[in-house]
Amino acid sequence: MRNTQATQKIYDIIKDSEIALSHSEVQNMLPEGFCDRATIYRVLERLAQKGSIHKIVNVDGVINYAACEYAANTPSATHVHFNCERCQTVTCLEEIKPNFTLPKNYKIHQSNFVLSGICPNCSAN
Amino acid sequence: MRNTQATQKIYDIIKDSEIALSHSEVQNMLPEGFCDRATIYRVLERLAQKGSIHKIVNVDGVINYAACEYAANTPSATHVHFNCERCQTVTCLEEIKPNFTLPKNYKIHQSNFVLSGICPNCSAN
DNA sequence: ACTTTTATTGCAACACTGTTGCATTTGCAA
DNA sequence: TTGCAAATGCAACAGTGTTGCAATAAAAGT
Repeated sequence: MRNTQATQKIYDIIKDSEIALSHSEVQNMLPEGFCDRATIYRVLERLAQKGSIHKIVNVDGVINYAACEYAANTPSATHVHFNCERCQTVTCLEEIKPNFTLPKNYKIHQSNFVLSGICPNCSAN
Repeated sequence: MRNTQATQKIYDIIKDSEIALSHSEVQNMLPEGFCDRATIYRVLERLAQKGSIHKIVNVDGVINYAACEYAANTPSATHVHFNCERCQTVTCLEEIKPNFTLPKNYKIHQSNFVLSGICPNCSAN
């Protein structure tokens, strides 16, 4: 993978973000006209493919990207994300590792575990 | 909620299906020109609201609907769905109830737990 | 330092998904 | 049977994600 302006900047934005970001959120955080919409889609796809970032699908079906320390979507490192109904942010609950028995005959490649409700920040305000 | 043709038919399709269905799958299973696209969206939303069916978001962000015996997305009855990469079907793994400690200060209203990979059917063929 | 190769990008066009306003129809209760 | 509100059809729309192709730029070779 080549080290282009777009790749660097987009990766930095996701890495430096406390919360998971959707395509459109990334777009809004980039300087106006920095790069094309299609490029952002392609870069996000490439970074996820490579494993630098990973996908989280929230309860509305919106795809978010985050750079958690542990990959969230490999069977061995499954952890949960939280999607706030009020502020819409997606946060990583790295400390919660759900236990479940793997189903027989199913081959697991990915997981996406999401809880939604109200986050501590929104509860307080 | 009124008992209309569209509501009945769409509910029957979902109830009688072994797998969870997306909006477009429901549309394809209805007779040509049976009702408008918008109506299907509205009916699905209404049935989910009422609790007759529930939403499952697969790993690609596609929203599916199913009529599981136990609601899958209330915190108390969380269970897992499986999304096959090959045949794209979404099946309900009612027997798997993951254990996890609820996070402090977060108020949970919904959950969406999805595993993906290859289903037994596709593994065999 | 210059050339070559090929991954990446921009642009434009496109398909698909989901939503909304409004006039019309229909279920259901009075 | 009548009247009201819910539900529908239609059309227009916004947003999302994809694709083909020519232009550009990163990185390796000379």
